[in-house]
Amino acid sequence: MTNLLTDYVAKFITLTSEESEELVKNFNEVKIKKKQFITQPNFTSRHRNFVVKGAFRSYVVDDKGQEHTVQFAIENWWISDFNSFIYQHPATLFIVALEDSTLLQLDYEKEQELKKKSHKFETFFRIIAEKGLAFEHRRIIFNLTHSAEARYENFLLSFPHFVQRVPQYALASYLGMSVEFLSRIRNKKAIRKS
Amino acid sequence: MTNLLTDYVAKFITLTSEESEELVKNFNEVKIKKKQFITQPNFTSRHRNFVVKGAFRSYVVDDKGQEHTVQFAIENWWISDFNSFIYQHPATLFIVALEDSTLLQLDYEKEQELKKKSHKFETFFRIIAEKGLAFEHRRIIFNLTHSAEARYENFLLSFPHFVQRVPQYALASYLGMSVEFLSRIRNKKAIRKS
DNA sequence: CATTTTTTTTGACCTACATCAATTTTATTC
DNA sequence: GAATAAAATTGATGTAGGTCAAAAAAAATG
Repeated sequence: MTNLLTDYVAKFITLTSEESEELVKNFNEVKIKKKQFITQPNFTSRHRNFVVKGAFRSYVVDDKGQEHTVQFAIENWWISDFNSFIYQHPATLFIVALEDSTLLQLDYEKEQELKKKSHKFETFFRIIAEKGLAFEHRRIIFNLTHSAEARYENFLLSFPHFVQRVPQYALASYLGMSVEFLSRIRNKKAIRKS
Repeated sequence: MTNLLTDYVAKFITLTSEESEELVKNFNEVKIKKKQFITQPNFTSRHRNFVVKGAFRSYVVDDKGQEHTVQFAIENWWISDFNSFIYQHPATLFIVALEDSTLLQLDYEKEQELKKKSHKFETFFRIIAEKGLAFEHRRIIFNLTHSAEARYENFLLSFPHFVQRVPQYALASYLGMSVEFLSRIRNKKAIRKS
């Protein structure tokens, strides 16, 4: 199960097999059942989560009780309440498993040690933070500049592997629209095609 | 002018005065006149920009010719087309000076060298990327969960120093609403107070 | 596999915010 | 500091997308 992680890490930094093992041994494998929560508001997020199997969804609940999806994650993606994790303060997000899943969890303190000990590991975490930031920038820009329908189309093209695995109500709120409206968009497309 | 930068860096990492000088000497000071562009679509962003004086705004222009503000920056903030900078591919954003300004620019290649040479410098860039990512996460979550009026109120509270220095049309598009609607929100508030 | 629960769809109606156009106010420039 | 340009305001009107409620479809569960 840790092969997936070593392959992932190898995309960004070059490690000897000893270094690779040193990194990976700090992660704990945990199995999470569908519908199980791994993060909840008011509890501090103690680890960074790498998905080796399954799917997750993070979301906020607003004042009116509405859920808004913040992120999805499947194999090879990270998921956390990032603000809670890096500042080690209480979370505001829920993170729930959409399927029976397996995570590799890296403890906050262990991560700090890894970064302190090794320049390479520091580089790794720098790169994934930068890539994450670039990703969120693209997301913000796209959301500012496109209609609900265009955002959905773009999601289909950009994340085809996610579409089959996430419920529509979760996708709708990720894209910033109501479930009903997303349903209408999909239906309109279906009619157009026939 | 580089004092502002050394003070800024000192908030995140502890450097000897030699290290500090070594870092800072890689930045070039440049003066930018109001309305001057430092980034434009199709040109690759070659440096990271630290604002020591003045104010900037980055924005996209959509298919309909509408401008959407992506970011503001005043003293002690960074500004760039981050996707263009880190991947060294053509920019999609405009970045323009809102006032006569002074920047400290760090060249892409010099940044790579700095990070390679020094574990501490690597740590610095990792921290600012993480903080940036955490910031954008909060922004996405807030935007997903709040009305136009609440987003404006929140901006007033969170960035009081920006409000006086950025034009309203730019703020409106940053907050994802029309100029007219922002004007109405402000006006409604003024009436309420009297 | 029948029952219950969850998710998606559909229709009727509604509203937050956009658009357009004209006017006023505020900056900029010579 | 008068002239011009840029930004902000105001009113009238339009619409993308929301809300509510009920039905249909799909998935979960014993």
